[in-house]
Amino acid sequence: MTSNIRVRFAPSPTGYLHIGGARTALFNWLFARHNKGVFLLRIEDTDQQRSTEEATQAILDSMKWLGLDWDAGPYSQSQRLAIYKRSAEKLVEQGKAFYDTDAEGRKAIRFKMQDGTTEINDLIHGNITFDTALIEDFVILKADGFPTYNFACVVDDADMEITHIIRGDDHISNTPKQIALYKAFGFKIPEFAHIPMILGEDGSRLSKRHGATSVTEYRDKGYLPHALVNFLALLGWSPGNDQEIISIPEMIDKFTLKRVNKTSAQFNNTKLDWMNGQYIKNTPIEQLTTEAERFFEKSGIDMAKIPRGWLSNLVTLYHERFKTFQDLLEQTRFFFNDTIEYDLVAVEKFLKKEKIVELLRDVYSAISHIEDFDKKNLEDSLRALTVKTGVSFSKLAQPLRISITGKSVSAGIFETMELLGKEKTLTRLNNTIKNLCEMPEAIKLNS
RNA sequence: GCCCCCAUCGUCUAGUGGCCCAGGAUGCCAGGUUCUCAGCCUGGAGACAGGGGUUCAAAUCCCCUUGGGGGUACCA
Repeated sequence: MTSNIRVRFAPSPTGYLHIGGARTALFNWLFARHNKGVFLLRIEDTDQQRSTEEATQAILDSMKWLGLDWDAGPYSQSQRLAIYKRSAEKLVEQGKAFYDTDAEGRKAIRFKMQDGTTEINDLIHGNITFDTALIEDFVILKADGFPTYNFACVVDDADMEITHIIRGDDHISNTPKQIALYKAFGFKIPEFAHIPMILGEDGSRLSKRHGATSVTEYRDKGYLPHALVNFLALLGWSPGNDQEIISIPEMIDKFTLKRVNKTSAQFNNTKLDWMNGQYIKNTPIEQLTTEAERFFEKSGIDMAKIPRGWLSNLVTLYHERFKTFQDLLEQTRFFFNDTIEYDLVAVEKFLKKEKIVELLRDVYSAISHIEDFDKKNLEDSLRALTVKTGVSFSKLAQPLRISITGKSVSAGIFETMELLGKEKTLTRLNNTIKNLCEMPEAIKLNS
């Protein structure tokens, strides 16, 4: 069962899909899915200088990764040049447009703007009126035979029978020009819904200097697509209750333009990280393991040597502790490295102390006899050691942790040792002891 | 300059005249759990940009100012 609602996402392939564009695509997609309409994709490559094939591919890849599937297209405006030319000439014949040669000798077709007022009834902003006397006769067909944005957009939206134009509110001031074109052609004027823009974290227009702004960057840093989608959906839209984590089907079910607000939103990486962490916690270990394997491999770790079961245990241990796969990699790198890198501050604070070497030796002998090197046996033997030596467990845990991980922060110490394995644990412990008493400088050099 | 849009905690937002001395989330702070950190639990600080109206009553309606954003291209 479908309705006759048709929307489109029409990016220009002059760069990667950035998060603002992704959010526009998402809102169009949600609107189409909610209304059982059609969502189509159109590539607006009418700028011969800036459009690239790579950018088009990157946009398609990003859409797919986000799960925003389209029902028609992608259409490319560069493939439809004849249509625009014929349409522009028709307007010239009707006296609604004219040829114009500029100072540089370029001959183009301009549209003749009529004086008057144009009113648009925006689905989000309500009524907006413009004085069209303030709008100049604008170019619709450039000297290179390509149409301009405003022209191609109208011709295509009419041709593709778009019923609702959902786009960024930076297009509000283009709308009266487009409406004039619709009227000149006698086309039915679609509904307009101008959604608020997404600004950078400092409130200014989103640009490269804000760090990650493209969807591909988030993918490469190990974010989950659904988390990004959820986060983006909540920028300018809300389900009407206090819900923050919303599944895609639920989003589709609840999405209406009425609940889209008018105020621009600043992107907030911190909250995205939190949300991604929530999604990770709600994702099965199996699936995360597969993702982690792919991510680690891409990051240069030879996964051929890593058993799947072991990796699965690693993911389980860190399940509630990592926010992105990049984060997981950073937290668990010491498992994969042959030599550990000591955190100097931690070494100073916990290892360069009286009696530490003796303590570590005690630990070594206590655990080196364990046959089943699991967390239960490790805990039993170390608890016993604290009773025997009178050293509190908290005084023992940190030096031990740094000895085998190099850091003062890690997952539980018993679980970490079990996962590292007896051989590596003992080797690292022994190396740290050696470094401490024989060549304390080695610790420094390693770092 | 001119035209247009917008204005609730730092940030994302709920709120469509009384239910709001403004609710949720994130972040921050404190306490708890604890081998560190994270997580989790509990508590706390934190906003209606300013000024005029309208009304018995305004975060909610109107006007002005200020601030932010966008447009003003043979870019999209």
